[in-house]
Amino acid sequence: MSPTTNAESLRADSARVRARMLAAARDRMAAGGLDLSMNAVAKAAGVGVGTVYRHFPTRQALLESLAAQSLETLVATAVAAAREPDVGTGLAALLRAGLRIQLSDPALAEVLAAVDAVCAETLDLSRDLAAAIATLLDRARTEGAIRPDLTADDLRRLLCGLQHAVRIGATDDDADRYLDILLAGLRP
Amino acid sequence: MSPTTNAESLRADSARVRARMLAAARDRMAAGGLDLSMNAVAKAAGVGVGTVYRHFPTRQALLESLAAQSLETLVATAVAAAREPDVGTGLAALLRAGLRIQLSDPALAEVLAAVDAVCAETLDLSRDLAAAIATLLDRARTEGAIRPDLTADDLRRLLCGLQHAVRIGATDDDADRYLDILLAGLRP
DNA sequence: ACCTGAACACCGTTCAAGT
DNA sequence: ACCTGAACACCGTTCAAGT
Repeated sequence: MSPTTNAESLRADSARVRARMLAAARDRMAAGGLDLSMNAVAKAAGVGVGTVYRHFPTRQALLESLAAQSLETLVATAVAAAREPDVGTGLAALLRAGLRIQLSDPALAEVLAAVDAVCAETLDLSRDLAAAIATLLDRARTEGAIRPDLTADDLRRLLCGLQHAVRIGATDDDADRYLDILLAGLRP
Repeated sequence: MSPTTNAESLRADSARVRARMLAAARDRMAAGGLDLSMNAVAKAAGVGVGTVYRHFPTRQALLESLAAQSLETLVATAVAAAREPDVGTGLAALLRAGLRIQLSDPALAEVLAAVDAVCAETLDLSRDLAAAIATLLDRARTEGAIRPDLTADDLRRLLCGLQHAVRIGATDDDADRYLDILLAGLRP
């Protein structure tokens, strides 16, 4: 056995353990809610607590890792929306996607609302998201489709607020109407 | 000592203890945030944990007791808003007050967002609030000042969402703009 | 009657000890 | 190198024991 092989098998095993922990965390999240417990994740993944902490130094780090995939999808959607020929269509698509993805992934809702990320990957993705939104808003502003004072951070916060309004007990139909209300409110 | 005097002094003492616990809870809330701990409240009030539970059977009950005063104020504001000669002015006043009071009292924000109350008093006040909002919305609908499909529950949820959007890191100026955006979005 | 606080089963987090 | 799990200081909640 060369040391390389050994290291690689270690790495492969580590990756497998990491995946198992994330899966367990996702299960707990889907079942219970936002009360993600490190100890419970460890038990569910058949792993010591220390191993969870080795991969995710804090609860926030675990949350960000859970949300990474959704955040990536949201960034891609925002980039596509910014390229949409019709700005209004792009804006509507972005808001709708931003709401839907937050509702389907509570971890993303929390990460999107957090002031400061703890993982480098999350920071990068957040920057990309902000840039895409800013591009879309610039275009919309130029065409007079939105209030001139709207920033990318404003839109992010309003999107988080919309999510909260829906999660609090709204139906899917309600969610569509709230989306409509926000879109109407953004017009100049 | 007549038994009446004895019972009354017990009741008076109980009320004093209750007030001390609420004050301690309010302090903790103002300082730390939303992480209201029953044990910490007991210690800060110089009282056994059991005494806290005797007065507030659950954390939610304590939260509602904390929010009761703010909720009363909000109800009064809503009633006054419903009587405002100009519906638009009334609606704007209600939203502004609803946002401000939630920001100043995190307990109220949580109670307003909760699906079901646990204290009878909270239930009554919530019903009063819903009734006042419904009255205002009926008038606004008749005058064609708002979307016809808007319910009192919609407005409550949107108000909670607005609070969330602001708490997430917005400035006071941002809050005013978000308020404006919501008001604009509510128009038909 | 009312209050106390030890006790229970949890939580996030750390770290000596094992492989 | 990596993992384990007992240990620490907490949490919400209960309830026998005291006054």
